[in-house]
Amino acid sequence: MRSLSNTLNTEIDKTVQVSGWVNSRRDHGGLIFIDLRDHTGVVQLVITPETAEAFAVAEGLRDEFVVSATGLVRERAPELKNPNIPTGDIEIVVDTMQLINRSEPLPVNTHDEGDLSSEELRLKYRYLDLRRPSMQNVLKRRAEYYRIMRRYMDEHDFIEITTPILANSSPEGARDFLVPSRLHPGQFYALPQAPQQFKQLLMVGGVPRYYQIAPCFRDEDPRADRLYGDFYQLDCEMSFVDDGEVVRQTMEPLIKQLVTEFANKELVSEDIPRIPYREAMEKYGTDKPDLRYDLELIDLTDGLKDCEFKVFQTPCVKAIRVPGGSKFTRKQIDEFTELARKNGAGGLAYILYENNTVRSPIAKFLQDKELQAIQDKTGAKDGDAVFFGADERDVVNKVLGAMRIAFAKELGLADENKIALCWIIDFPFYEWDDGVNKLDFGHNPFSLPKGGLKAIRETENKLDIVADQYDMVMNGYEICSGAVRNYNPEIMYEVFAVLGYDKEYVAAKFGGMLNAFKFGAPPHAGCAFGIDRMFMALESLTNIRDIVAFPKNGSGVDLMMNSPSMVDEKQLEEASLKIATEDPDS
RNA sequence: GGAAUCGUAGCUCAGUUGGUUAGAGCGCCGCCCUGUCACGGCGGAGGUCGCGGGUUCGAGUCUCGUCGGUUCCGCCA
Repeated sequence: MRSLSNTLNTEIDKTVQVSGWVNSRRDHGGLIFIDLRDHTGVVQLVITPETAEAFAVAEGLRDEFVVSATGLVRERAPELKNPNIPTGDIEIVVDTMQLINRSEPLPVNTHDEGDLSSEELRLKYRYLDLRRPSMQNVLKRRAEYYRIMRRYMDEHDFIEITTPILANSSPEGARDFLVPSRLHPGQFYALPQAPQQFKQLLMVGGVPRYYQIAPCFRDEDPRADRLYGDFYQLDCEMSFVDDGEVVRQTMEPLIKQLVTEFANKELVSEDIPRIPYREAMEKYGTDKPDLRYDLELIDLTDGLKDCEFKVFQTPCVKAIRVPGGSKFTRKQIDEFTELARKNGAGGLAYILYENNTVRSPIAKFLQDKELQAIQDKTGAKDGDAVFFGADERDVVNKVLGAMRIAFAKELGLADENKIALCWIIDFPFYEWDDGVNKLDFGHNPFSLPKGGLKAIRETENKLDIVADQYDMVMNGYEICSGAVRNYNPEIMYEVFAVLGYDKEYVAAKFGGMLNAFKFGAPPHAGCAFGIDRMFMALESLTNIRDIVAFPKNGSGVDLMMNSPSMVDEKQLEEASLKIATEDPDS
């Protein structure tokens, strides 16, 4: 079937057949206009009473009816041209028209114009929501995005290999989706959270470079930038690589190409900075900084160490200078304060520099030399504002990290047409888990600690051990995570031993992989890009469900298909499962 | 699991300090209209104000609970 795109403009005075959906109907009594829509666009059909049969059909049409029509493509008179649509110079004078299918009145808005229906309804009737031109565009753009990635990976000698969907439960990380085994009652497969172990085994299997647009499954609560259930990664791995820099430099050109050519956006910096994790936390309060703007965290701890103001008598005092911030209203500052509290601060001290005076609820508690130190260190000028965080160091970083984003949003500093990339490197191998009050893996147990066995054994404070592990950040979104992998069983046992796990535990959990490492495993490194999230960032969207054809909602429910759902007793029996009946007393 | 916020017509929303018969735009139904393009005009139908309890002479409005949506925290190797 021919499309309704502007190629029709070249077929003036020809008879064409077109099909599509009724986008709108304008009935003038003796003359009817139909805007016919397909995936490529809209064209105006004109129906007059002279073609009586077609006219009768057109009179009965309503929004979203499916019709087919034949007619002459006619150039519109100059005053009748519509410059707002690509086919606005022409129209089709209908000769015959068939109603192919009717539509009930719609439960959702299928037009980009006007207010969108609630997301709940959009997801329940996703097949209608997908008819919107912007959603059609997303689907097409995504296919193009995939093509660019595949072409790049192919050209760089990566081999596309699919790995199993029915895999094994992994003890670390996110919650698994379990699949009962019929042939092995009481046993379960798990859907892979990532093809991590498989791709490492491919390296042992002699594959030099692997990639896959890999489905990943995690049973964790979703967010605006995190899908529930399944999502996709551009997953890759390279053998005989023992330096993360090689992986980073291999993948960077692809991401730059996606930014400049695919998304048609400006890179803030051609050189992609490498920022050690510690530095990122100190300067930006987060390991995924949005570098489209500065607003760095400035450490004032030393300058205020003798300060008698009680609020500043904390292990750490830092500040953010907000250029032009003195014009913040009382209400805005109250909202910032509320946000600071939500992130764990007691309050939000500030100084406004206005007309060469200092306006601040805390100025009276500070000595002149302290005010001077603040101004010197922050570089605050007239018209600026300085906001403070004072607490334990990690609390200050977290609070001011959140404030930094809020200030940028308020001032419109995050330019939609720009993309800022960076690599965060040198993640701590271990971190302290406050929840259970013990040491745990910072990211994952598969990366190689820098310094190897010696570092693991001899570093006094295990928190000082770093891994050759790296994340790529795009406009404040973590879009990639990778590492140089541990391919040495001895080191693997040792990194678990630090956490108190014995060899038997490690062997039971990672037996398949550890076994493989005994047989000449090459060094290898790789990474995985969260391509849903990256696509969202490239397209300047903020809801990740908007870029997926059939996403689940915030409760993990597919409103359209009604999953999850109950299954037959027979299916449960075959899977050797029993549903626990609720205790009526509880 | 926690917090914030929302839930009124098919859709998007308004609804004042609690007060007569709960409104608008779009959509739907009927009539009129030969140059509109989100056509226009006239008329009409359509509501258990998410659900349940409470306060009150009186609740869409206040209150408690509950269910559902969204966002954030926890969580996401």
